[in-house]
Amino acid sequence: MTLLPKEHSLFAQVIVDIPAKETNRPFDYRVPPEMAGLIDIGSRVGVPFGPRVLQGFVIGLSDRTETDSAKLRPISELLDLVPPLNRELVALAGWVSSTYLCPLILALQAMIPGALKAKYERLIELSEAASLSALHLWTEQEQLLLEFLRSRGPVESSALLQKFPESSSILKVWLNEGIVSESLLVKDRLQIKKALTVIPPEEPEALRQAIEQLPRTAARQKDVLEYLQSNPMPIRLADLLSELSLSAGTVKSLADKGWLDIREVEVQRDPYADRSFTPTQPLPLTPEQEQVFAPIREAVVQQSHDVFLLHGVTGSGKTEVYLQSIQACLEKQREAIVLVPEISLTPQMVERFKGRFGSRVAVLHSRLSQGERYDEWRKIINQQVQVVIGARSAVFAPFTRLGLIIIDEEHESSYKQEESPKYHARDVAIERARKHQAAVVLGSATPSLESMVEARQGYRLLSMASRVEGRPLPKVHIVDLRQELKDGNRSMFSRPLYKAIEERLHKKEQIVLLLNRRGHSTFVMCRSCGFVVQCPHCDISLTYHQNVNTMRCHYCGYAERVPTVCPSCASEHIRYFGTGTQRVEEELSKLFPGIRVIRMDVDTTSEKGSHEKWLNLFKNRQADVLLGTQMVAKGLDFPHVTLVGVITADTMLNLPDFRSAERTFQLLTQVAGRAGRHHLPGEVFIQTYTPEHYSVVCASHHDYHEFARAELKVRRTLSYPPFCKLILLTISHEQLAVAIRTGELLAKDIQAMWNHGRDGNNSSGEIEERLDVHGPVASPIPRIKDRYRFQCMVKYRGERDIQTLIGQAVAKFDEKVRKEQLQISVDVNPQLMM
DNA sequence: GGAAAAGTTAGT
DNA sequence: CTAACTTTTCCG
Repeated sequence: MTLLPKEHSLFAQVIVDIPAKETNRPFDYRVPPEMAGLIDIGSRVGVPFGPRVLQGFVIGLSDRTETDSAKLRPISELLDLVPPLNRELVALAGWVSSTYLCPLILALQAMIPGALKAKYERLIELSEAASLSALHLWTEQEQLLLEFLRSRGPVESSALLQKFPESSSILKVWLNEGIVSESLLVKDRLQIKKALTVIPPEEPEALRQAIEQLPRTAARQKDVLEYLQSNPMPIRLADLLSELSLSAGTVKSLADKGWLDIREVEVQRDPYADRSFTPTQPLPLTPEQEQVFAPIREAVVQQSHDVFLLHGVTGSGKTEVYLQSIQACLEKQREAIVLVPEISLTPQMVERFKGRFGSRVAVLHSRLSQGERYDEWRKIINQQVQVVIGARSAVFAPFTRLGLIIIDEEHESSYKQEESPKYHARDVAIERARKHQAAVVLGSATPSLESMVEARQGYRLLSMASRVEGRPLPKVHIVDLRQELKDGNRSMFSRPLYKAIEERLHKKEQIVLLLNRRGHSTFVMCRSCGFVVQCPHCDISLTYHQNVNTMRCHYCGYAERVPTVCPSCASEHIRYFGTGTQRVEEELSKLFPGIRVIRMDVDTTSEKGSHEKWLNLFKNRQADVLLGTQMVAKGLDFPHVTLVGVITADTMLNLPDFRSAERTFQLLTQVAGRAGRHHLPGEVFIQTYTPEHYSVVCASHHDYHEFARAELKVRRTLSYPPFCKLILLTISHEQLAVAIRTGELLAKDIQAMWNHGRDGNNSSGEIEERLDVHGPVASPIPRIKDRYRFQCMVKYRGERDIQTLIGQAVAKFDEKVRKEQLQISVDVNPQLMM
């Protein structure tokens, strides 16, 4: 007997899949020896936790543990051969968790594709005892169930329940009597896609022989064999059938004779498989592009963690700068992430990246199915790609040699996740790049004021002030809708815009119309008394869904039929108000008979691929007008668009949000940028009731700096970001009084803790440190799911780690949270004040 | 998040 | 005194 090497025991610290305060800490587990070589920090495991098995992530490995061995249990399962996360990402999850005050498990889960999220199953199996009780008198139901279990072996309880809807009560009894036993397991939602594949024989000779031996009548079978002779590669059965237009039986009979093989083979879904991308070469840079590209390339080559704010007007050619920066990054054998707002992750954008970098690019966006997204993600973890282009969560792409992160349309609020973890992709990107010594490029025509102020301190500011090939920015006209009304024009088109549309139609040029909706979508209102149908559980109006003719609450799912008479005044003049875009479309057709309009809004783009379809139609000039909401404002580039119209510019100006002016300016500037991007000059009409507002005026002059100056002045006076940091606390409870009361206590606590903690630490007085707690005040949506919502706003100015203090203050209410069903949510640097 | 344990209450 | 119910604890 050989001497065994000295037993090295190994322990893993695991974060389990329960997002609660109580479980927001590592638990130690024994690593079974056979796992020791494979397990690593970032591994996904199944661990026993109390009475069941949970999914968890390994965040630490050690040969020692504080936990006494009586408690220690072994990890039951290692879920992946290659850990889905690495040390860097686990550390980043820690940063996300403490920065945004969320349970660590949520930060970890945000980094993996949905397909790897845990799914728990009970496995039901007939036990030995079952045969002993064969004398039992079973009901018919029970007989069937027994027979099924006997023939199938262990069965997942969910499948069982589907087959025998009544089985749950029977199973409960059987479990108690020991007739069946159950085991728990963790699975993921992975569905490896398989397809029947035809495998030709290894030896070409075999095929030749087969052809000779075929009877003369089997002409179709001969076709198959000859095809395989010239293409001796495995081929999907479905593809082969359509290629040679034959039926499965033909191939099957060949397989039966043993001439070829049909097997289930795993296939990788490639959402872009049926598309070819024209390869492109780097374009020569304009002097201006060259001048911003040089420092970026320098940083990438030197591997220096620089953050660049690239301020370039619409049409100045930022994308080409991105592409060449990535090229430089790839040449250094390092990887690049490109973040794009979901809404502008258009086929056009994807095409440019696929065209330049081909199969070295993975694309991640929400339109992909769970499986497709998983497959794209796997290309990253298997190191098959070096570039990722995707929305917010792509910032967590599991690269190990990151050299560059690009954030396009840096100012977009969609980079902030509204659910926990409420992270901002821009901030995560900068943190991640710091660890990798990678460069960051924040690109925008209208940088967020936060970034602009940072650019004066830490970031490096790069500017591109003119469009490529010296094309002019479009001429922008402001139309005063008040004057239009005075002059008796009650239509939604002002006379100047009407004339401009007429002119383009005549010249066969194209038009983009933006309807900047306020609030959500369609609602039902009574025209006699103004009554709006609201959700009985939430203080919000119900949304009309045309296809099912019902009204639905977007917050709690409550639904009801559309009323035919007003519930309030019994009038029959109750009807739904179209998405806005619908009404604009109707009016357009009335004013310009025969006009071809493409309407893009939530209703028309919900279907997969519809987005692309509409844009292609427009691109091919099969429509005169592209009419839509925000989504027509971003990133589109059509050469024949020479007119952009904004129906009402000020709908978002009056929202209760300190960023409303900034958002208005950004949107107007972006949409104006859609016009005249190529040889034909563009023109823009902005209709507004507040023509003197600086966000409208500055947008019309394409004057970002003047806007920034004016808006920063307001922010400074009112003490809003970027002059302070905000943390929004939302307290909700079934009883209004409890919510307010807790809000008051919480506000007082935070202020008191701050005042107390400040005494010792106030010597470094460079800038005045300041913390104010405002509220509680009713939230903009004062009630959701029968819970009243109040919010407190913490404004902080200074350099200190304020999150810890807030975390401690909120923790004081833990008891009430559990006992009284109170909820407190924390949003660090909120983008929406709701 | 959920089961087990501990604590509380009501019913005889 | 205990069954029924609620609250608290703890999971490695």
